[in-house]
Amino acid sequence: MVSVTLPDGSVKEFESQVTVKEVAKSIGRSLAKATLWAEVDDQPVKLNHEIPDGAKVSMKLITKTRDGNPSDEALATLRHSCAHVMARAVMRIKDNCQLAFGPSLENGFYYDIKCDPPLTEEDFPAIEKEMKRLIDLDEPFERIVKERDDAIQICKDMKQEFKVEHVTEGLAEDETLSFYQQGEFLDLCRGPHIPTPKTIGAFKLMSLAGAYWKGDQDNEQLQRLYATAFFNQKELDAHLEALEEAKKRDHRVLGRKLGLFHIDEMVGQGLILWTPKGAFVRQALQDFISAHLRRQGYDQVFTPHIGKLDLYKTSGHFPYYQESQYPALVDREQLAKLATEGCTCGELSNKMNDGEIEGYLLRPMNCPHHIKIYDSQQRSYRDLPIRLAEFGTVYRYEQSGEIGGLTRVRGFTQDDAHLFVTPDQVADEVRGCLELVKTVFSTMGMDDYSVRVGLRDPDSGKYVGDPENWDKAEEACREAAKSLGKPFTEEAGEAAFYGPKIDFVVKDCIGRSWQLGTVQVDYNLPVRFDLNYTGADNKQHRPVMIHRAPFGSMERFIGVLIEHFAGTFPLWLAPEQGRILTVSNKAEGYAREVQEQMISAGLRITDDYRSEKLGAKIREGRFDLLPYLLIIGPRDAENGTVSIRDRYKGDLGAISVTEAIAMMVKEVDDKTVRGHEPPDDPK
RNA sequence: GCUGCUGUAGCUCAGUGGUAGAGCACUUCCUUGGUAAGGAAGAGGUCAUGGGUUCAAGUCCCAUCAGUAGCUCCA
Repeated sequence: MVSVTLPDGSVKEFESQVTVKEVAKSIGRSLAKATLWAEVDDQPVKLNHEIPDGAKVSMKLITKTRDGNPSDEALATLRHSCAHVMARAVMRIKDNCQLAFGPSLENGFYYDIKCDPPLTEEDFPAIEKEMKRLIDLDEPFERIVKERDDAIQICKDMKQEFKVEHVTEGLAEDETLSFYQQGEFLDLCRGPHIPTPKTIGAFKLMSLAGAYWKGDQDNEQLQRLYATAFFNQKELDAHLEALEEAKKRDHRVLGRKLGLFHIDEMVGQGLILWTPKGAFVRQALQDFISAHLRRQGYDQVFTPHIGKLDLYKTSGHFPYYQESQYPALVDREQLAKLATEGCTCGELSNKMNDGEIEGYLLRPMNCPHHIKIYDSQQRSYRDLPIRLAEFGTVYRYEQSGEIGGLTRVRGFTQDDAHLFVTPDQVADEVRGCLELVKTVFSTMGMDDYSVRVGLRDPDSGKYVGDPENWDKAEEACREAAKSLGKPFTEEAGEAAFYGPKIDFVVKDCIGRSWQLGTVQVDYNLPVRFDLNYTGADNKQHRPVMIHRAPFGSMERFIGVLIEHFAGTFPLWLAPEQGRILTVSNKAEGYAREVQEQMISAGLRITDDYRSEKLGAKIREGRFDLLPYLLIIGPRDAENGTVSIRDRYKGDLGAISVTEAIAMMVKEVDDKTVRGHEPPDDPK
């Protein structure tokens, strides 16, 4: 009799010796088919491995039974094993290698390595060649468990200092530690691994980057070698092709191609110049938000882009966040005086902090200005909630290495608003804010976003505000998040020190996450600015503030939107809704009449009256991602029609001009989203 | 800010220390056509910037600036 324990704890009995495959078969045929390897007592084994009596067995699947794709777990194991192979290959080629961590990722894996001399991309072919050789050798991965003292000694003997540190510090609690050995290569590793590397059907080194040991900027910087691996070449090819496709929808590429925005070296890093087409998209979005603001009882305000240092000292943003602000603008006379005194920058900064020098700050946020509007008159509980909205431009001196495209910039415009509410109104108002965010996302046809509710860390005392109010506000955020009808994560400790928040996060075309919309409850600023309202009891009360921005910022939102639509904006957002293409010059007179008629109807219609062939004009119109190409030739002139070529459906044939206008106007009014993908390019 | 890579025409990119290139786009002319590239000619360059090595630098070295992939950061 042989008994085998399965992962769910159940025990299966067999008459005689059994292999992994037979155990899998006894559970089910599809499982047996999908099983690639198993772990027996934590040791990876092949299908023909004979299972000892009393062993714990867990099947590792190559496929999910349903969709036929490799399971995440199997892929992760494969990739992590490939990371070992890669590290081994590097150590064979290079001397003096220190290994750090080598985990798998969503689309591949990496290994942090310190080599002397450092690796370069020129080493890639040699590393890949060696990896190929190691995979062909097909030496098994073997698990070895050691007592902690032995483990430390082994790492010391191998001169792997990062591993020694990790065992002594990170894994200080573990009494035994596991290693995986493959040939001469031994690596401290929790596992699991595939039985032998032969399973790695295809791999590719992707890139080399810097990374700090244990993710700490103050620690030594290592080299992070990125790579990916799959069960077969076909999957790798598909992955690489998907990467190429993703590049095509990169908003930086499309932004140039479609002429939406420009970033100029001479203007400055992270400062966006909105060209006419991009400005149109932005204005359309602002109009869209403005309409909803009116519906929801907001008041729009305008405030300047700078404010006195004192304003930000009161808000607490200066000098605490000085690093991430543009340096202050110093008062003219004081500057002249300081210059003659030969004041250093450091002294200047100190004097500003101490309040000895007056100056202005490019605002890093809009709240203080809005607060001052609230505070400009006496407020009664009857006035609340007061909702002040502004497309407010702010400036933040982001680290140079962080800046890129529209998603991380130094000057940006928030679709900002601040709500001043009574504590009792917090829940309703938060819900109202979320309703707007939900409307925004659904109008854009974006459902691929995640919601994070940031709550306070129960063990920390860094939070301002009454704990009872915090409980209420957190509950309000939770309830409001539920009302979205979408799964959300609650993240303890992710609240700002001044209040809980709800964030909306989307991924860009290369998988990076960006926070867009946000709703934050704030108990802090009303205190710092000593805001009040008179209650029904004729006493002064403290309002609560809610900061909210459904888009987050116009820049980032449009960046994400460009990628979401791959440049094919829905008609209401398309800067160029239609383009008139003449078949020949003979039709130009009529074409101009039609164009004027359509423009009068509020449509944005450009033209291509060049003496090119129609085919060429259509081709360009397609490349420019036009929603509609309006083709006009002598036949249309005769019949009073326009021949429409639809971005998605192709040639729709000739229809009357009035019909065409009605169709397009309706599509604009309905804000119809017809697709998120550019139509296929015929060869 | 840190590490790597990159910077050549408006765009995409070739360019092996020895005369600055291609395709697309642009301009002009010819062509007047019905659903994905008609033809010809022309114009366009401080090879990011500043130093250095060399008889000679787009090419090699250093610095700066910018872009980019990561890391760190993001009130």
